[in-house]
Amino acid sequence: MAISEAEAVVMDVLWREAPRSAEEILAEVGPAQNWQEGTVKSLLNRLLRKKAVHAERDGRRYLYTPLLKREQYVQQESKGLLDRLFGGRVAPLVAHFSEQRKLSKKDIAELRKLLQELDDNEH
Amino acid sequence: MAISEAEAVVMDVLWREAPRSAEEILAEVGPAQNWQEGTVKSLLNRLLRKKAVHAERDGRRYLYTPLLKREQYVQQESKGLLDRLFGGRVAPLVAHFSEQRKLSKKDIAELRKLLQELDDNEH
DNA sequence: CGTCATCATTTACGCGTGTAAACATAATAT
DNA sequence: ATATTATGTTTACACGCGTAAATGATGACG
Repeated sequence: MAISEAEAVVMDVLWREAPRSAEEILAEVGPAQNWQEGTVKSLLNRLLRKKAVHAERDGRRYLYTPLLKREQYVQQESKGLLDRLFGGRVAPLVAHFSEQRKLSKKDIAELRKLLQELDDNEH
Repeated sequence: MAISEAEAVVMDVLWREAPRSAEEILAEVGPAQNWQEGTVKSLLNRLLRKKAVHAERDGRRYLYTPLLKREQYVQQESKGLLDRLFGGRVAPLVAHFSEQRKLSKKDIAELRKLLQELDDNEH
């Protein structure tokens, strides 16, 4: 089963650094999200059930480690969107952002570099 | 409130051509989705409640027209993903697909053209 | 030891979703 | 006018999600 948006927030914390205790996760995410303890614990348990994290005992508490890799998650999410909205093709997506004027200078420079590299590798 | 995935399938039909009756929508989407009449009707009603479509009477039935534009929807969805996963920047997203080897020849050609155009417009 | 504090686990509850059956209504055919 | 058909509207129900309170377990402290 797919991991939900709130769950992804928790995963994000673990992707930045792991293993972490529930308390640490709460400290990092609670203020911004306005969550309290129970909420984080529930999310962690659902992530456990979904096998997205692993828990190992550390004295009285648990330390959580991600099992699902960020790269996998990003992959699923972005492929989903790409398929649903852009017929699975990347160029139309970029064109969309271009029309929306969402391409920064930096984006453009990086894209150019990226294409250059693709060129180079293509002996 | 946001429109759900199933609802988006119905919108897609209407975006391709509108106005359409519930029956026509069912005909187009039922087989692929394995939906039956009630399902489509419910989705249409929820879309009405969300003001995403408009219904106008046509004899005994209604004809539905999208109010929410496809462009708006695409915008919301893709901005959401971009912000959540790529810090709001387009280049990392493309880089991601590049690493996944999801860039087709055609994509690359089109991207190149796109960048070229951006260049040209930049007197 | 028994009590308190600290964690984790279970249970709860309202809400949206996916899916559809049941019901209402109006037009049509007999 | 009535029975039938075509449509739309209401209601239903299980499930996941966001959020958290209640409960349970375990180690620390007096």
